[in-house]
Amino acid sequence: MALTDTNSWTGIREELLRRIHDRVWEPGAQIPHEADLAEEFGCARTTVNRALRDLAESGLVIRKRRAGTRVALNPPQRATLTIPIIREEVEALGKTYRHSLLERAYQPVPPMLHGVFHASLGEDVLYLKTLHFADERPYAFEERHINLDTVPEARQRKFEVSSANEWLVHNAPYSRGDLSFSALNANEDTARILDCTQGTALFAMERITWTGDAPITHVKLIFAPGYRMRSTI
Amino acid sequence: MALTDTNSWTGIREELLRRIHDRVWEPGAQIPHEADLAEEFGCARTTVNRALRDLAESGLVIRKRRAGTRVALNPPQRATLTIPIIREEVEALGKTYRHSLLERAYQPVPPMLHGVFHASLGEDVLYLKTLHFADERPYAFEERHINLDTVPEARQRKFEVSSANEWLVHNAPYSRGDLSFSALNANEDTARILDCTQGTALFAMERITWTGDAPITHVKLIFAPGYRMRSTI
DNA sequence: CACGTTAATATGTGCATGCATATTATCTTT
DNA sequence: AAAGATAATATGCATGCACATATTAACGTG
Repeated sequence: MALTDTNSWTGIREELLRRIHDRVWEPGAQIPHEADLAEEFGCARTTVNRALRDLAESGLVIRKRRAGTRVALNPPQRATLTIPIIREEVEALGKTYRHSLLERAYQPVPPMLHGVFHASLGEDVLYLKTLHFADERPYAFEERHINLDTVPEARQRKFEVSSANEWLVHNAPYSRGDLSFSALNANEDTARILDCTQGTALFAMERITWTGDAPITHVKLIFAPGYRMRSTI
Repeated sequence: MALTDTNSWTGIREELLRRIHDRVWEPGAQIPHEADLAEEFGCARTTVNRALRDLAESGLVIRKRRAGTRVALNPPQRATLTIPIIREEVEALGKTYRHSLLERAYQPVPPMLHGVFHASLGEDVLYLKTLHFADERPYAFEERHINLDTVPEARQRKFEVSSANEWLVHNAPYSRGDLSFSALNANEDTARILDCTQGTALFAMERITWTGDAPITHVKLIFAPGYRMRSTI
C-alpha cells in the first residue's frame, strides 16, 4: 500500500481519492464515518472532515447528515473556467489591446430581454456596441445593455477610454450571473465588423449579471473566427 | 451598519463581502489580519480563516503568508460549468436518448494528437465515431481516441450498448483534463451526419483527460445546430 | 555598501473538544 | 396499523491552542 502523507488534510484527500479511483469504495457505496477514518489515519476528525468537505465540493462524494458519505454515482465533470477581461486576455497573448465604441444609446429594452430586464424599466437602459481589437485586428464584438436603475452612475460614463466591462467589474460587483455559449453564423453586419466572410462560424458568449434580484447588465460577445475558449478540469 | 450574523463563518464571509462590495476596502488594499478581524467579530481566528479562505478560493481576495490579505484588483470572473453525460443531458430535456456507433477502429495516432498521445504508442489507439440522438434526431457527433496503453480493457468493449463516455467515466477516472470550446462550420460530412446544411455554425467541445501523466482519451463533440451550453456564476 | 543571515510576522494547518442540526430509526399513542 | 413524538447518529461548525511555513524586514559582517 503506497502510503501518502496521511497527516495532512491534502494527504488524506489523496488517499481517499485513490480508494475511490481504485474502486476500494465502489460508486454509490457508503464510506466509513469521519470518526473511523480519523482513527485509521491517526488524525483528528477535523482533518478528515476537511478532506471530505473538499471531495464533496468537487462533487466526488455526496454527504448528508446522519445518512453519511457515499461515493458519487456519476462524478459530475466540473470545469471552472475563468472569464477574463478582454483587455487582459489580449495582452496575455502578447498583443496590444484597443477598443472602439461603435454606438452608445438609450434604448427601450429589446423584447429578447423583457423577461429579465423587467419591461417596466421603460427607456432606462443604456445600449453599447463595442469592438475589441488585438494588434489592430478585430478580436471580439460586444453588445451590451446596462440597467440604469441599478447602475445610474453609468449614465455619466462615456466608456470611450475604459471599457464598460472593466468599469462594471470594478464598480458594480454582481452576486450572480447566467452564462451561455453558442455558435452562430456571421451575418452581414457582424461579418463586416469582424472582418470575415459572411457565414463564418463564430463563437459567442452571452452573460447576464445580477446583484441580488436586480439585473445589472446583459452582454453578448461575438469573437473573431478561430477563437477557442480553454479551461482545465 | 446592517449587521449580519457574525458568529458563523458564512456570516463573516458575507460581512467581508459587503465591505469589499461597498468599497470599505478598495481593490488592492490590504485588509486587517485574521487576528484583528477575529477580535472585531468576537470569534475565533479559525472562523475568520475559514471565511477568508473561501473568499480567496473564489478569487476575491489574494492571500500570502506574512504579506497579508488584500482585495483582488481584478476579481476574476469564474464560472463552474458542469459537463453532463450526454444521455443525462438529453433525458433531462425530456427526450429519449439513443446512440449509434458509426465506426470502431484501431488507428495510428492522428498527427494532431502526437503531442499528447505520445507517437511511440504506435497503433494502440482505439478510434470511435458515435452519433448521439435525442428523440431520434441527431444531437451530437462524437469522435474519440482511447489510449489502450492506459485503458487496455477498452479493447474488449464494443461500446454499442453503453457509450464510451459513460464507460470511461465509471472505469477510468481521470485526474485532470484540458477542455476547449469553439465554433466551426459544418463540412460535408458533419452536415450529413448531423442532418443540417453545409456551413451551419456548430458548437464544438474538445477534451483530453489524463490520469497522472498518461493520457486516457481525447474526445471531440460537435453538437447539432442551436446548441447552447449554459452555466451560472 | 552589498550581500547573506536572522528575526518578526501573517497565514496555513493540525488537534481535542463540545455543541448544533439534519436525518433516520425507533418507540409510542391512538 | 398508521401517524406522530422521540431518541440516536453522522456530519457541520465553532473554539482555543500550538506549531509549521513562507515572506518580509531588520540586522550585521566582510
